[in-house]
Amino acid sequence: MRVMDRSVKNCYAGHMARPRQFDEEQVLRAVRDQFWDAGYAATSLEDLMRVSGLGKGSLYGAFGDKRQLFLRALRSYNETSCGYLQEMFSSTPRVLDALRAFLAAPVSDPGGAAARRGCLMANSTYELATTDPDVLTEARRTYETTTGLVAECVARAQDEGDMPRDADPIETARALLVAQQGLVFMGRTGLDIDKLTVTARTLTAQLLPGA
Amino acid sequence: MRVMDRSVKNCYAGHMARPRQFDEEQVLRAVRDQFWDAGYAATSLEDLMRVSGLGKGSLYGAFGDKRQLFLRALRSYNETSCGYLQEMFSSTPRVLDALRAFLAAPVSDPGGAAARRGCLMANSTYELATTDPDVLTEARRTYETTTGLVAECVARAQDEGDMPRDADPIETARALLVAQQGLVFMGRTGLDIDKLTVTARTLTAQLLPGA
DNA sequence: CGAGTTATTAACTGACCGGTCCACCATATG
DNA sequence: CATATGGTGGACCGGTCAGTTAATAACTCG
Repeated sequence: MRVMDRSVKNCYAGHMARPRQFDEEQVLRAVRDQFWDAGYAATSLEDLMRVSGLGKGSLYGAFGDKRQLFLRALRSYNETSCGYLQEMFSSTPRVLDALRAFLAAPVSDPGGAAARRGCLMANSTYELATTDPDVLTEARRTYETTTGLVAECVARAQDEGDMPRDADPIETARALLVAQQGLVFMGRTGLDIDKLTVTARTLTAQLLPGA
Repeated sequence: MRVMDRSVKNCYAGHMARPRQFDEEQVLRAVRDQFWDAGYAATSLEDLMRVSGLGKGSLYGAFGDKRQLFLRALRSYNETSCGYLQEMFSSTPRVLDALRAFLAAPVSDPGGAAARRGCLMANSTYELATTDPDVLTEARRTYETTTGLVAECVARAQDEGDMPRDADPIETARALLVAQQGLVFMGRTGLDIDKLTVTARTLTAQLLPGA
């Protein structure tokens, strides 16, 4: 359970009396999973100590307070997500397939566990965006980035002759993102994953060309 | 601020020593707005006392604990919402227009205030559905009801010759609901209401026939 | 009018939370 | 090996929370 690491990851120059005994990224991952499953408010510092294996002092020393720790985990999550997206978009031979995969991503997990868990950024938006301006900013930033990435893909699909030229890439990207987030949401309502998968196919057929 | 009412709304038969000094439905509305704006966890009993004008004792005497009060407010909200929906569906001359209005409902508010506020059921699903089984049940029930209502509409639109006969009404309804909830979500991210309105139009054009 | 019943109010309780602080300790350096 | 540095863990604190209780007020009905 405990996340220990002898490797020296400190960034200070000066004198280094004692290196961190934990790996910051491992801690961020553990903390992110906790926030992901339970939400921000429902996660206590005790929970964070348990999943990270660290004491309060270490947590506060390394990350500041609970909110800052959460924001770091959230940003890390978003960077990872956007990274995955970019990789998928750039590695899929036919970019239209990547767009299909993007739309259907919320139902890509066979058992539906991922669908029930939802998306940390979406969960956080619903819980905190109205009260915490930093979360709102992060949400806007992330979804604008995502829209941009998808729009690039749409433009490439147009170049490849797989999508009609008359559609605005940005606008198409927004429609796809909206549909995707709708799927994410319905997954959270506990809607049967098979039914949701069918709906994802229906939406794919209507929003993206080809069979 | 105080919600007083001399009308006797108690349901007991037996001896009625002292009637409620407040109207239960008015209190439920006030409480619902509070939960709607701040969420469940972020709403304290003090908040509930403030917006209802009642003391703790009265609140607990009439509704039980915070969670029960929340569930009552949520159910009342859902009944009202479904009522509005049914009324719109039955009063719109051409049922296809009702479907368009349903899909675009999240952006129907000019200023975008409603979009930013979101939907109480959606907010609650994100905050509580994973931890509170009653909320999850309520979510499933509500969205199944909604799907059913929309599906009826789709079938009627088919009868009126406004939609192709080959589509499954239930499946079409799910796709529309998913798209609508996607719009609700993007509204919560603070996406500009004008952009969101355009996207709503884009989705309408792709998911519903006709101009 | 008064006895009985219920609504109302505010003081109170115990638990828990986020955050601070400090004594202790592991390590790098000379 | 001695010392300085800063990581570590847990005791501790003030505040807030949901929920309880008991005294009081308001009302019905005989």
